[in-house]
Amino acid sequence: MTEATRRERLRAETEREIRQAARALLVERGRDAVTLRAIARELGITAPALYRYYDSHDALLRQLCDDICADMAAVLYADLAADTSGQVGCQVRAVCRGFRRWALAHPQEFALVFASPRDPLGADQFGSVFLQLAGRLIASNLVVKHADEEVPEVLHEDLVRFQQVLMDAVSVHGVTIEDDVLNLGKIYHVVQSWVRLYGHVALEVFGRFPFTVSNPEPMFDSMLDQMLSDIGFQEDDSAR
Amino acid sequence: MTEATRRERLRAETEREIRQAARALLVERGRDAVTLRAIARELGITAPALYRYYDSHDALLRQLCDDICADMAAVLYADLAADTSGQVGCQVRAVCRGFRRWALAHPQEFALVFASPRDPLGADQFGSVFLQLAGRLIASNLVVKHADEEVPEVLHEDLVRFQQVLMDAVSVHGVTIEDDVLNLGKIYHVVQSWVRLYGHVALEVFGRFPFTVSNPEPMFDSMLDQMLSDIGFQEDDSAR
DNA sequence: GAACTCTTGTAAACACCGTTCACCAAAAAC
DNA sequence: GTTTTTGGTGAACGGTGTTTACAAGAGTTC
Repeated sequence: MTEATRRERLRAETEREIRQAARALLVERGRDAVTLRAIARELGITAPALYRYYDSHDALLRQLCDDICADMAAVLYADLAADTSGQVGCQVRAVCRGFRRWALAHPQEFALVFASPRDPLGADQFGSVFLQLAGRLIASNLVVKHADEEVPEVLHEDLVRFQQVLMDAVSVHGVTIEDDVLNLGKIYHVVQSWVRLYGHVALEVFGRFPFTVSNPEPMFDSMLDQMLSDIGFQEDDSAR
Repeated sequence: MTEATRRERLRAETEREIRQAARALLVERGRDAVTLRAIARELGITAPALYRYYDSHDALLRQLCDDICADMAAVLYADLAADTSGQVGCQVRAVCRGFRRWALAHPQEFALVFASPRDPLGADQFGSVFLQLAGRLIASNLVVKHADEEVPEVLHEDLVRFQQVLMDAVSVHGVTIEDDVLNLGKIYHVVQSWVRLYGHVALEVFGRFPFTVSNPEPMFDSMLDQMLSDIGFQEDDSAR
């Protein structure tokens, strides 16, 4: 069955345990606790052995980031699948809420992946689910407003690039989009939505609202309402 | 002139040098380079001596956060003062642009202060300039829309608390606000604006837009336009 | 001025960290 | 059966936060 040799299986197994230990340390004791020696201790080996698997502590951390992104994407896909309404508005809601819930439940992971002045986002994994959903959202005819003229011309170049990214992301899953549906106005609004979603979630995770929030959930839902309304969803279509 | 004793002056001087060295290390080589031994090395003393000034490495980092907030507030106040238009819309623009400019010029500081899952925002310093401006903005009659009815009732409690924070922040500077001007609708929009401003700036600093942005500045200005328009500013009042 | 206390530094030590190196045993390849 | 590759070890280097015992100077009291 398994085409791999015995050695390859063992290696894969150890690698899995390394990732798992690193993840547990991050979750339970924070970024600074993800230490080569601590990981090795968990596996019952010595620290230098880890260099047979990763070039450096930094490389291991990058791998950890990728794992986190993949896991988060899986969670969000599950949230998306759990929505059986078939309405795009509800799907957007489900994913946005899922993102918030995930971030609040995994603050250390969120901080590591989304709030480090790091490399230029090596995360191929990251946001694939967002891109997927954005693609679907744009493909759906529910979004009626937003012609290209609203968008300042200086942004065209960048938005066209994002347009291509979206097309690629969606086409991977077999869906194709007609060119005229994917206009720059819609794309611009997708970006704006990402700004608001990310801003709200990050502020909540980091506790950087200028006052203590005792009812965070309805505040998020309220933001979501307005966001969806700005994108162009009717109220009844995006019913809670 | 100086009422302090010789010893007190020396102590204050050393403390100043410690903060300065810590800041320089953060800026030049990142958070992980802000090390007790590195700071001590810079001052020509040994690491344990720093424990005469701070209880721990963590306490020193907290102090560093406060310093950063104070400096940023000074910069933003200067940006505010540099606007001679007298129009609140232009002042909001000036401060928001100032915040973005500061964050991009000081990514390490921004990450430390605004994107760490830390203590519940001990920053009394932080955002005082934002609160100031928000108070002024609300006090001005330019914002005409936004009655209380738009705001979900579950949020009332929190927003009232923020209302009090705003009142206090503004009253410190001698300005008083009539109660009816400071309605919950306006306050809610201030919070929403903070979400968008923070979200955009953080995404830019951390490079987490889903595509490479070649013209970041007009994209920010565009967001700012829409934000101000949503708050209720007329275009001509907030002319660029 | 002498004796005393308080302040601010030191040096040594402990336990931890990332990383490198020489070495070694077992597995795989030949 | 010999050789090579792989995945581990232990020792070491220089780095870290922190504690402790100790010393020297400044300020205070008599």
